[in-house]
Amino acid sequence: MSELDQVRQAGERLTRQRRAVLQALDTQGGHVTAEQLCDALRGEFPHINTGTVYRILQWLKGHSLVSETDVGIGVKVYERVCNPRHHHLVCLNCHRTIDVDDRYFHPLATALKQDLGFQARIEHFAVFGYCADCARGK
Amino acid sequence: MSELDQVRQAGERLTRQRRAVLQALDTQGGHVTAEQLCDALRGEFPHINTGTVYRILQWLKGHSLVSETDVGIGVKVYERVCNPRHHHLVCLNCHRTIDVDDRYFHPLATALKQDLGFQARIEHFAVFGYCADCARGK
DNA sequence: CTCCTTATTGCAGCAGACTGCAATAAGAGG
DNA sequence: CCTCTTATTGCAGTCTGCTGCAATAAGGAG
Ligand SMILES: [Mn+2]
Ligand SMILES: [Mn+2]
Ligand SMILES: [Zn+2]
Ligand SMILES: [Zn+2]
Repeated sequence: MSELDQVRQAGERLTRQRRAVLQALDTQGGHVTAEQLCDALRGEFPHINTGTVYRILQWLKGHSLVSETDVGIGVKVYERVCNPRHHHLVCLNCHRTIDVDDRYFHPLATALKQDLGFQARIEHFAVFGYCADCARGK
Repeated sequence: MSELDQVRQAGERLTRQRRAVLQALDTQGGHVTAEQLCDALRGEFPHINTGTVYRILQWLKGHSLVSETDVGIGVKVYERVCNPRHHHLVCLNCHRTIDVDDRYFHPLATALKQDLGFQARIEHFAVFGYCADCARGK
């Protein structure tokens, strides 16, 4: 929890709810929805609601501790940001979600930084398209 | 409108509403919201509603005629897909939106295709991060 | 041109994500 | 340990985007 201690400098507070959301994300692993997190936290916080969970997720995202991604399932998914980073390829035909290494995205970030001075935060991308199997048929 | 004639093969219909949405996107140019499109079409279709507009936009997106992008303003923006393609860098600090050429993204698509056989549809990306001015201060 | 099939629209309703406000509690200071 | 400030929560309400269903109209056949 050392990453979290830094935030207290700016007057931000490390509440039980925030700790619990992060812990739930670690426990569940992978892609989790706000609704799922809310349900998981109901044991400890019977009165918690999605509004609070979404606010906490935005806050965690702002601190690069959590990523928020549209992987094409109609609901945003959240995942703990941890090294090594990974991204996803989503097939528009068979709806498969394929993991892809960060090394494919790193050159992009480097180029944007070198040429334009833009510090890209590419934490957890989803690239849509057609997977090898489906591209063949099309 | 020759791109549109192709769709009729599959039994899909080229309605006045669909034509009007495409035309409105061409007329307005740049990033447009579904609400703005709906308002623009009210002159010709007094009873049109956002449900229909969103459905048409999904259909156009499916045919790669329109892109749908989250550029961080809380509402999705739609834009006519036309060559040469472009993308955007969005600053998380000053909220500026910078245009960026497709050549930065083309190597990514090529690598995904060559290594993984994945045919990426990178039509109109938004990359979040910190612009040159804001990255300096941080 | 008219008829027929069925894809699409209009409408109403719903789910996901966000926000204002009063009540609560983190945590700094004494 | 107690007090005080104010950031955060819980709650209710709002907005964006999507969906089911009956009515409408595109466009192929005759
Ligand atoms: Mn992931
Ligand atoms: Mn654009
Ligand atoms: Zn596929
Ligand atoms: Zn900036």
